Amino acid sequence: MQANLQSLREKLLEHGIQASAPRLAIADFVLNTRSHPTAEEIKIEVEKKMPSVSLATIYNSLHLFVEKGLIVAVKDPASDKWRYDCNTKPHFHFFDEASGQLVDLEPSVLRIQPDFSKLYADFEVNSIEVTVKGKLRRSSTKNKSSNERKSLDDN
Amino acid sequence: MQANLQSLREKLLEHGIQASAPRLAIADFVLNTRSHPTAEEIKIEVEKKMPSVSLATIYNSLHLFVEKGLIVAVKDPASDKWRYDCNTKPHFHFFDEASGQLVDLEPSVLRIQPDFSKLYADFEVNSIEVTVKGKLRRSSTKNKSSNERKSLDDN
DNA sequence: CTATATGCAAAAGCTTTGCATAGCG
DNA sequence: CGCTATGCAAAGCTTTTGCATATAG
Repeated sequence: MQANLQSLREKLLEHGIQASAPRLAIADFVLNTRSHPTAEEIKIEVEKKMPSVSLATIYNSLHLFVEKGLIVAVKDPASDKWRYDCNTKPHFHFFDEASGQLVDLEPSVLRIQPDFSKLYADFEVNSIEVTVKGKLRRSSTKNKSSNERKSLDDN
Repeated sequence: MQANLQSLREKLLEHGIQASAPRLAIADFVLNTRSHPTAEEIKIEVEKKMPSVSLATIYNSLHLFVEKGLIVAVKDPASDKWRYDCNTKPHFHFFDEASGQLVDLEPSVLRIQPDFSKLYADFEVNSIEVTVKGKLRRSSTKNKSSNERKSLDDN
């Protein structure tokens, strides 16, 4: 990703995040995977190019990224660890009970129709989080690629 | 709840749970509140009548109750602690971002319509978890009582 | 009497914090 | 030069585990 270092730096700046070597390395990985990595997984990846990186810095950076809206934090229902999702558009999650894998679902797979009179009378709604649990069908083509590196023009 | 100790014992037995003093005390509290207590909160309550109870026993019992389908475990989105819900019927949750309170939502407040061709092609769905986040409206009558003791005939 | 549950204390695992140092603007 | 980020190690917190003792059927 050497070639896009500059655009990555710009992306951080656009989000009000001061660039630095660890942050660039972390962002480069997190923004380009759909695998919803944990902090530990991110550290392992970042260490390959920056062996001195510390977990504290990973967490620091991730918290900052989340706060600035660059990524989203998701709790893994199985391991109870936080996972980080570069998909900041509204979407749902599918949790595969067999593999523990977390997969993004496009909003179009579910239509949610609030009964406004019931829900909005009592609540001011900011967001609706949906996690579908079950098993991935092995035949699925969509999921075979779910862990591969995202191409940049996906954004 | 002294008067209903016997029915509580029966309820445990019906679920294949051997009764004991700590388990009865824990069940008596958890099954009769809508407050989604944490293990620690349950301990505090149970200690009032059984000062010797240990956290390990609380967790043991709660795990057993969940396994036997007597209650349901829910992750608190804010504190990251497990909370225990005596409502085993399908329902959603509302998370109040102001107070951190978790409230049950009747299934009727939201209609979920899966796009079967999209969702079921790739996934075998076992459950759909929904958490609505936002703020409780102070005017709500429904929620004023959400923490009060459940009357037994609610079941 | 035998199996199961309890309590205590220690361990585990993820995440956070404090602080001195390094690095960026 | 001054401010912010980093790295290290230690601390924090919830939950789990091991084991000896107590309790239930």
